Amino acid sequence: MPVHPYISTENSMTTSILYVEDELFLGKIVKETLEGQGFDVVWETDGAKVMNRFNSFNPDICVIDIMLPNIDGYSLCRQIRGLYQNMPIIFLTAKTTTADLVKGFEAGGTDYIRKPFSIEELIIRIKNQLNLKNSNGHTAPDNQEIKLGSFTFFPTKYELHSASGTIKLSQRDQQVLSLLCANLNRVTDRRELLLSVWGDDSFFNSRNLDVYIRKLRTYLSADPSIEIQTIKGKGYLFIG
Amino acid sequence: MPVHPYISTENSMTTSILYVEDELFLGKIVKETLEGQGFDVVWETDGAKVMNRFNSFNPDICVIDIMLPNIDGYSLCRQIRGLYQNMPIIFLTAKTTTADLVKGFEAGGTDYIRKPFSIEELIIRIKNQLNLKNSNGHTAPDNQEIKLGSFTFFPTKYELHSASGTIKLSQRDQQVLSLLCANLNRVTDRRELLLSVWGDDSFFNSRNLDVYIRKLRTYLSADPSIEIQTIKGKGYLFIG
DNA sequence: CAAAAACAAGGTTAATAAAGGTTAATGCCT
DNA sequence: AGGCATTAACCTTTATTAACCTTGTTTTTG
Repeated sequence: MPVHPYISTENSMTTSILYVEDELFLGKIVKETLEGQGFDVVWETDGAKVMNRFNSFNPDICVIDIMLPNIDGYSLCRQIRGLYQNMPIIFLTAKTTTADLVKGFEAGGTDYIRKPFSIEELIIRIKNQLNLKNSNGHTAPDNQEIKLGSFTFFPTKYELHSASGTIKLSQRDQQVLSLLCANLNRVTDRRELLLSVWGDDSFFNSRNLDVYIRKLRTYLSADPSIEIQTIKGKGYLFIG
Repeated sequence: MPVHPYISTENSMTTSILYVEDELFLGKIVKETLEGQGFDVVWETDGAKVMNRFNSFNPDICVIDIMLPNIDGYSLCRQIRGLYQNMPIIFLTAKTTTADLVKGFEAGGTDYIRKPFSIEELIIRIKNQLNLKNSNGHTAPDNQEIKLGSFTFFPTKYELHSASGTIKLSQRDQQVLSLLCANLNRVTDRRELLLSVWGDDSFFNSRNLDVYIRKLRTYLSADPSIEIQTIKGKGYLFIG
C-alpha cells in the first residue's frame, strides 16, 4: 500500500455522489455499484432537475453524463462550478473526440471518462478526485496480519509472531509461507510454489523448496494445530 | 468562457514538466509540442536517471510512461510521491487494462492516460492537474519534513532532527533516506535504490550502498521504533 | 501371486556460494 | 587539511546445491 491515502474510503462520514445519467439501465447498475462501495448516491435522470437536487443534497462530488435531454452536462457543470469552485466534477460520456474532452475541462470538469468505461475505473477516479481535494493526511501503513493458530504472520513485515517471541523471516520464507496461506486448507501445488517463488522451472529437480518447507515446519512446530502436510505428487496441504 | 480560470497557463513563471518516455520518436514530438505550448520540458528516457533529474529540475508536474527499461513508472511515481505529496503525476501508458490504471492511482498517480492519446488530451489534462493543485491553495505544503519516530527528516535541508540535536546529512544520506521514506513500511528494492540514487548498475557489486545503510542505521539507532530491516535478495524494509 | 528390486517423490543435513555488513583506507574535490 | 564518496578487505548471514536418507509405489521375477 502506498504511504499516502490515494486509495481510501472516506473516514468519518460517507461520501455523497450526485450522479446524473439519463440511461436507465446503466444508471441503475452504476448507482448500485457505487452504493455497494459505501457511497451515498443520488441519481438524477433529468438535467432540468439537477440543480434543485444539487442544492438540497450538497454532494461531495458530481458524476455527470454530457448528453441529457433539455440541458447538457457542460451547462450543469458550469452552473455547479459557479457555486463551488472546488467541487470535483467527473464527466462520463459517449463523446469520444478530443474536442469534447477539451470542452468538458473548459466547462470546469475535473476529470473525463469515455464510455464504455469499467465501473472500477469510475470508482478509482472518484476516489482520486476526492483525494486530490483533501490532499492531506497520512494513511496507516498496510499492517496485514494472518492468524495461524497461536502464531501471527505479518507478510509485509516479514515476521512471524508467537508467544515465545518474533521470528524474522527471510525473503524465501515469507514467499513460501504467503503462498501456503493463500491456499490455507487447500492443496498448494508444488509446481505452482516453485514457479511463483522462483519463477523458473530450473528448480524442479532441486531440493531447495524442501529446505524451506522444513524450515517453516520447524518454525511452526510449537503449535500442533497447524501443519504443513505433504501430498505426494501434488504439493502441500497447509492446515490450520 | 468558463466562470473561473480553469484553463490558464501559469502566470508569473513558465510551468516546468518532467517527461519520462523511452520511445524516442514519440518523446521528441511530445516534448516539442509541449514546448510549443509554452511549457518548460525536461525529457528523460532512462528511468534510472529520473530521480537525479527530478531533484535538480524540480518540476511542477511529471508525465511518466509506465514501461521503461530497468525501473518502472510505478516505482518512480512512488518515489516522487514520497518526496512531494502534492506533485501532480500523470501516467501515460500503453497498458490498457483497468488493473493497470488502478495500480497507477495506487502508486500515487493523479491522472492516467492510455496510449494512443491525442496531444490535445495530454495538454488539457496537464493544465487540469495544475489547476486542481492551485485551486487547493496548497502552494508549498510539500514534504518539507517527514516524521520518523522521534526524528524529523528535512529532505530539502539535508537535516535530521532529534531530541539530542541535528544531524547534517550528506547528499547520498539524503537520497537514500528519501527513497526509504517514500516506501515507508514497504520493501524498497535494492536495485531500485541503486538505480535511482546512482543511476547506474555498475554499483551492483559495490558495497557502497551498504555503507550508507549502515550510516543511516547508526543515525536512527536512538529510536528503536524505526528500523531499516534487510530483506535479502530483495531490498530494505524501512519500518516506523 | 508375493517378495524384492527399482523407481519416484520428497526429507534431512552439511557444504558451498552468494548477498549483505562492517570497518578502515583511499581518492577526490575545494 | 577536511569532508564526503568510494573502494577494499574481511566477516556474517542467507540461499542454493549436493549427497545421502526415508517412504511409498510400481515393476519384475521366482
